[in-house]
Amino acid sequence: MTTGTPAANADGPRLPAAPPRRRPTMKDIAERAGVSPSAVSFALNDRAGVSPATRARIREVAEELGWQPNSAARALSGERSGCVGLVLARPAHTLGVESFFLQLVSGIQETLSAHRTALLFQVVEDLAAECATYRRWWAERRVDGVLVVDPRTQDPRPGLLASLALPTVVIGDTRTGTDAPMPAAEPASHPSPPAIPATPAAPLPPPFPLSTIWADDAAAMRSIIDHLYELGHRRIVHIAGLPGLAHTDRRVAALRAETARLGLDPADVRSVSTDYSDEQGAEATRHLLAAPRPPTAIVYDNDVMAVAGVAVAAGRGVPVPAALSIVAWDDSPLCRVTHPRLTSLVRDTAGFGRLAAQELLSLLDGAPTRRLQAELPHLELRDSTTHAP
Amino acid sequence: MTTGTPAANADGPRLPAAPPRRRPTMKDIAERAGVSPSAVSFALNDRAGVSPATRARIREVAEELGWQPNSAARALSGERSGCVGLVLARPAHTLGVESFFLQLVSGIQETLSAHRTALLFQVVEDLAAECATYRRWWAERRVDGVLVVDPRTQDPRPGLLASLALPTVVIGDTRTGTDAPMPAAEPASHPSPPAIPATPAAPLPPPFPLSTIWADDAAAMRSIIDHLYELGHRRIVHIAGLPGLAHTDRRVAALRAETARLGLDPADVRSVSTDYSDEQGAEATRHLLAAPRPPTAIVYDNDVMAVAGVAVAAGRGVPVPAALSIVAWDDSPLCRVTHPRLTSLVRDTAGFGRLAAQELLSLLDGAPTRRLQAELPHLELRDSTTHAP
DNA sequence: TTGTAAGCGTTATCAA
DNA sequence: TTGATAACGCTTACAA
Repeated sequence: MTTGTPAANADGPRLPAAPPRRRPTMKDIAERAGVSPSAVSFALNDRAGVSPATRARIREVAEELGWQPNSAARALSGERSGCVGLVLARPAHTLGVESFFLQLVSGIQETLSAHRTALLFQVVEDLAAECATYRRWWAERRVDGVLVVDPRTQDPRPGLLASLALPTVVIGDTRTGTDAPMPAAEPASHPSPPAIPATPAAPLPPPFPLSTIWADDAAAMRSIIDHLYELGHRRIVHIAGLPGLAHTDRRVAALRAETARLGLDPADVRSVSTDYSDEQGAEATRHLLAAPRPPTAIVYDNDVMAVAGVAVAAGRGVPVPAALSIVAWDDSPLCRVTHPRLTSLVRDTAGFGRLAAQELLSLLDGAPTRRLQAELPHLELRDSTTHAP
Repeated sequence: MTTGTPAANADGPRLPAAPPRRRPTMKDIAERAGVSPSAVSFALNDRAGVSPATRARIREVAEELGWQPNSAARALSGERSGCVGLVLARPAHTLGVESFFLQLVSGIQETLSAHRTALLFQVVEDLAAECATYRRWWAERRVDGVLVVDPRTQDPRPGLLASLALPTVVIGDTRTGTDAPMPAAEPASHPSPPAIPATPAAPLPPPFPLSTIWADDAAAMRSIIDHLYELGHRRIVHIAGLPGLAHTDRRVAALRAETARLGLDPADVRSVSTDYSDEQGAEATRHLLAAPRPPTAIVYDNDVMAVAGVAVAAGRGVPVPAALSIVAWDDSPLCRVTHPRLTSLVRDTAGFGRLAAQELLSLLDGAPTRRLQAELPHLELRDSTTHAP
C-alpha cells in the first residue's frame, strides 16, 4: 500500500468521483454498444457466437460502465450462485482461542476470492443445526457447494449432502485409518462429551460430488511417539479431543498401534478424551499427575490444552520438561509465549484451506471427485520435551 | 440432541426418505392449492389480500411441499438478498490466537440466523482490498448491508459505504473521544505498523444509513488505571495495539487524561504501539524492563501480548505480580491458564455482536440510524496485579 | 378477495 | 454472426 498524497482516496485512484447510483446492466451495455443483450452475454462470458470486433467493443463499454454481473440474476438463470458455504458446529463457549479456524478460513478465502467466489459462513451449536443449515442453503439455492469440517467417524453429513447433490469437500477424513475395531478413548473424569448419534452412513449411489482432503494423522502421531521413545519415554498419555471426531479416533488408534510396535506396556499408554477446553485439559492433567504411575510425557490434541497442562504441572511443582515432557498438536503463538516454549506439531493450516477450496472449485467445474492428501506436518522441537526422568 | 435409535437419521425424523430432486416453487404451490401465484406470494409473506382460509390452505401446502424461498429470485425482484457482509482486513499472520473475532461472529450469527439472514464473510490482507470487496458486493448486489469492524480514526469506509448507500453498522467507533489533538503513541522498537493512508473523510450528505455501536474505551481505561493507582502504581505503561485504529487512539488518550487527573508524572506514563503480535508484545516488554526506570505495571491491549509479557518477565527473573503488575485488555481462556492468572478486562463480545446484528437488521427495516453504547466491560481481578513494589 | 401480467438481469434457444 | 424471445422464481401493480 502506498501512502500517496493526503487527499488521495484510499482504495485506488480509479474510483469515479461520484459512484453511479444505478448499477449498470447488460442492457445498458447493449444499448450503448448498439448490439443485442445476448451478444453482450456471449461477449462477456467468452462464448462463441460474436465477432472479435464486437466482442472487443462490448468489453470496452462494459469496462467503461463498470459493469459487474448481478449475482442474483446469474443464480436465477441456473448458473452458479458464486457462493460456497462453510458451517462451524461448535457450542459457543468452545469457540475461542484456537487459531486453527481463522487460519483455515484465511487459506480458503485466498483461493476463493481469486476465483470471485464468496464464502457463506455460519456458526451453529450442533450437528443437527448444521444439517438444517445445509438443507436451507440447498432449498434457497444459496450455495454451489460446501466445505465440511470436523468430520466424524459416524457422519450423517456426507449422506445428506450427497442426497442434496451439493458438491462437497470434506476437510479431514471420515475414515479411521484402521480396519480393526476402534479402541475407545477413556472418558475424562468430567465426562461431558456431547452424545453423537450413531448413524450408519446411508448407502449412496456411487457417483456423488464429494472429495476428501486427507491428513495423515497416523504418521503425525508416529513422529511424535518416535521422538518421545527416543528420549526414553515409556509412559505416554494422549489428551485427546472430542471422541467421535474422525481425526481424534485416528490419533487414538495410531497411538495404540505405534506404541505396540515399540513394545510399550499397554497399561502405560492411553488416550483420554476431552472437549478441547482448557478446563478439561487442566483437569485431565491434574488427574494424571496425581496417579500412582504418572506419565513422563503427555501429548495434547491442541495448543490450549497443552498450555493449560504446563500451568497445572507448574502449579504442582512438576518441572517441565525435566519431570514431564509435553507436546502440543498444532502450533500457534501460544506455544511460543509459554515457559518453556512448547514442542509442537506444525501444520500448514492455511495451505490446507487453499487446497480444499481449490478442490471444491474443481468439483464445481465438473472434475471427478478424489481423495487428496494434505502436506505432512512436522514436529517443531522446542523446550518442552527432553529425556525421560 | 437425543440419542435415538441407531438407525434414526441424525438431523431429525421429519426428513423424507428421498429428498425431492426439484425444489418446489410458488407455482407448484399455486397449482396444488388451486390459486394464483400472487395469492401464494401474499399468503407466504404475510401481506393483506388473501382470505384467512386460503392463506391457511396455502401455508399448509407450502409446508407439505417443503417450500423455501429461492433467494436469488427474491434478490432479483428487488427484495433483499438475505445476506449481510463482514470483511476482516488483517494480514494472514496476524490472524490467530485472538478469541475476539470468533466470539463476535458467533454473537452476530445468533441474531442473524434467527432472522434467516446469512453472513458473507471475507478475510483480506488490507484496507484497500476491503474497500474493493464492498464495491464488488455492491455491484453484484450480494449483500443488503455490512458490518464494519476495526474502525480507524481516519477511515475511508464509512464514506465509501455511504456513497454506495449500503446500510452499515460500524462495530466500534471512529471517533477518538476527545477533541484535543491526539497524543501519538511512540512506535515500538520494531516499527512495523502498516502505513495507514491519511484520508480525510469525505463530507457526506447527512442522511446515510450508518449506525455505530460504541464501546466506552475511556471508561474502561479509567477503571484499569484507577485499580492500579489504588494499588500504589505510579509508573504505568500501556502496550497498545495498532495505531490508527480508533479504539487504540481512544485508549491512548484516556490513559493520558486519567493519569494526568491523578497527578502522575507524564514521564512515567506512556503508550507504546505494536501490531498486536506476541513478538512485538514481548519485544516491547523486554525494552521496558531493561530501561532505567521500569514501569511497575503494564496494561496490554490484548491477551496474547499480555501472556507474552508474563513470559518475558519470568525469563528475566522479574516476578509477577510482586515486581510487576500486569493487566490484559480482553479476557480469554489464555488469561486463566497462565501462571499467574491474569487480571483482565472482560467484555461480552458475543453480546456486542448480537447488538450489532440487531441494529443492522433494524436499519434494513428502515429504522433511523443511531449510536448505541455497548455494555460496559468490567475488570476481572485475578493474580497478576498487586501492590506496587 | 382474487387472478393476470409485467419486470428484475441473466442465460439459452431459436430464427434470421 | 446476430437479434428477438423465452425461461428462471419471485414481487407487485393493476384488473377482474
